[in-house]
Amino acid sequence: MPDNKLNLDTRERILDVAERQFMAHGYEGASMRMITREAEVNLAAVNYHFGSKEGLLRDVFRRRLTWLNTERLSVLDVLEQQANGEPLKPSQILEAFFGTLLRIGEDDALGGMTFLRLLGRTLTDPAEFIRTFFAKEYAEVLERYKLALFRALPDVPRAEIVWRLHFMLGSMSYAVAGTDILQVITGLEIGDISGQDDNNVSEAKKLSERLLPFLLGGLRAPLPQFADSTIQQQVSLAKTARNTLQEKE
Amino acid sequence: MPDNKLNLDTRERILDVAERQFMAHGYEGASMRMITREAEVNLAAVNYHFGSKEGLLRDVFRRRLTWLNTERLSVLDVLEQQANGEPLKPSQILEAFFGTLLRIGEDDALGGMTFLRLLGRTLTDPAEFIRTFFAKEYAEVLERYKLALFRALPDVPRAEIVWRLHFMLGSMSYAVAGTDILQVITGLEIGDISGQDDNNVSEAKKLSERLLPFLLGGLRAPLPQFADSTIQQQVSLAKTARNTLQEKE
DNA sequence: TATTATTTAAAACGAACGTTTGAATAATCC
DNA sequence: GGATTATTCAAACGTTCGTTTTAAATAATA
Repeated sequence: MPDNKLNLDTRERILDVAERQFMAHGYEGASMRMITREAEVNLAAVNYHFGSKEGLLRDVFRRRLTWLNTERLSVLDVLEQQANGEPLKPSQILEAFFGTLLRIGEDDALGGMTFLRLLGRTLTDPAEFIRTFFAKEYAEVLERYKLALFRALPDVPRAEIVWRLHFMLGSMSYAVAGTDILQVITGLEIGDISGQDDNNVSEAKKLSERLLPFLLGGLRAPLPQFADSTIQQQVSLAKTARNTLQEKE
Repeated sequence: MPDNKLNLDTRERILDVAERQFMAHGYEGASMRMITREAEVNLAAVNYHFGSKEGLLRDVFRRRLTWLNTERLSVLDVLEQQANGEPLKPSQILEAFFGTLLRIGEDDALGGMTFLRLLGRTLTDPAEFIRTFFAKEYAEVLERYKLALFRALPDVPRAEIVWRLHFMLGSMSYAVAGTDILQVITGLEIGDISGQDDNNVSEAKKLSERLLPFLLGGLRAPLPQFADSTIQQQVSLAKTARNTLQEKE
């Protein structure tokens, strides 16, 4: 049986190629033969090192998510320590949660834009084992940040906060996936996201600069006030827009 | 050769089952044998009526998107006619674009939540023919709404508007896909989205009530002001936490 | 009625899939 | 240095995939 001191070359090479192929073609679309051919290893190497194709995908993510999870937790720890028991500001929480993620895109050692895109695309994969895997991997971090948001917005119903966390995850996931139809249509208008190495860093920066203000604006938007007159309400929101969800800073 | 006046029973039955299976398992995950077995038609019927599996997926979407596209365009036409040459309000534009989509979820005759979920999940599929298909199907409508937003927000750089349209599409797509990890974790906290028929209507309404204010808040959020100090911001935020992203209200 | 369109059944196509096997090779340990 | 374990390799496994080809039967149209 294989131990833990294996040939790192082979393992890492497989993980690198698999990360890229899963990103480019999806989990089902990337075959083990394509992966092992490009990694220049034997076909059986994947089953030997990772047990199965599912195991390979899991390890592709685990390699990056362990860093992301501990980083997100420690950043939140530092913030809460500095706050001395006071609630954090929503902007701080979003910055910690999404900023930490987006920093991956600027550092190829953490996975770079390749991993970010893979993450965004895989988060919407309907396969059961993928969903349960993510649920388990994200559980602790999401719980911590959820509670932080509850404390930061004590006057907002908790269900509403969860909804908006939900929406924010969607914006981030989709933006980072880079499969947007807008990109196909508008082309270079918002920058060529499919660029290579050097571009990725500036690309991640541009994305981060623009995504976080958007998310904060969405999180702090006025709440729906009348539960059943949706259309009228939304139209009139343009005028009465500034009186709810006020952040106390 | 098949004409256009076919046996609607078989065609429609295949489309209904395929819509559901593509939603549940993804394009690659749903096999023609599963689809034809559940639709109780011969295996060869798909190739006879739709030419190929790709053709089937295309027609599954075309059946719904033709309604969506014409509805979105006509709603915008009416709004612009009523505005008498004046720019529309952003809330009107979002209501027309996203509200029209979300109405599908309330009407099973238009596809219901099944189609909405399929749409959300397929929008992030990396397969080439899917992306080019959507690009072509969405091109005209997106161009019209983009221009409407440019007119509604004349002081905002157009590139920023495109970015935010991008983010809004992401929130909507992800929320509607219903594969969110938050749902797996928080469970029933925001309502059981996988409910059946009756639930779908109220589910779609609840989603619409909450998504549109969020999107509007994101669209109208203050713009990023310093273009290049992002990284330092993120790292140092833990310490100097209160001086960035200030919103002027 | 003649003709065309649709549906069924059954079988097979070649290709690709993830996985397994058993022998050969490389690395490690006593 | 010999024994043991870890890794690599070529080859084959059985299954499933989308598609096509037969054929006959039924339905719709001219």
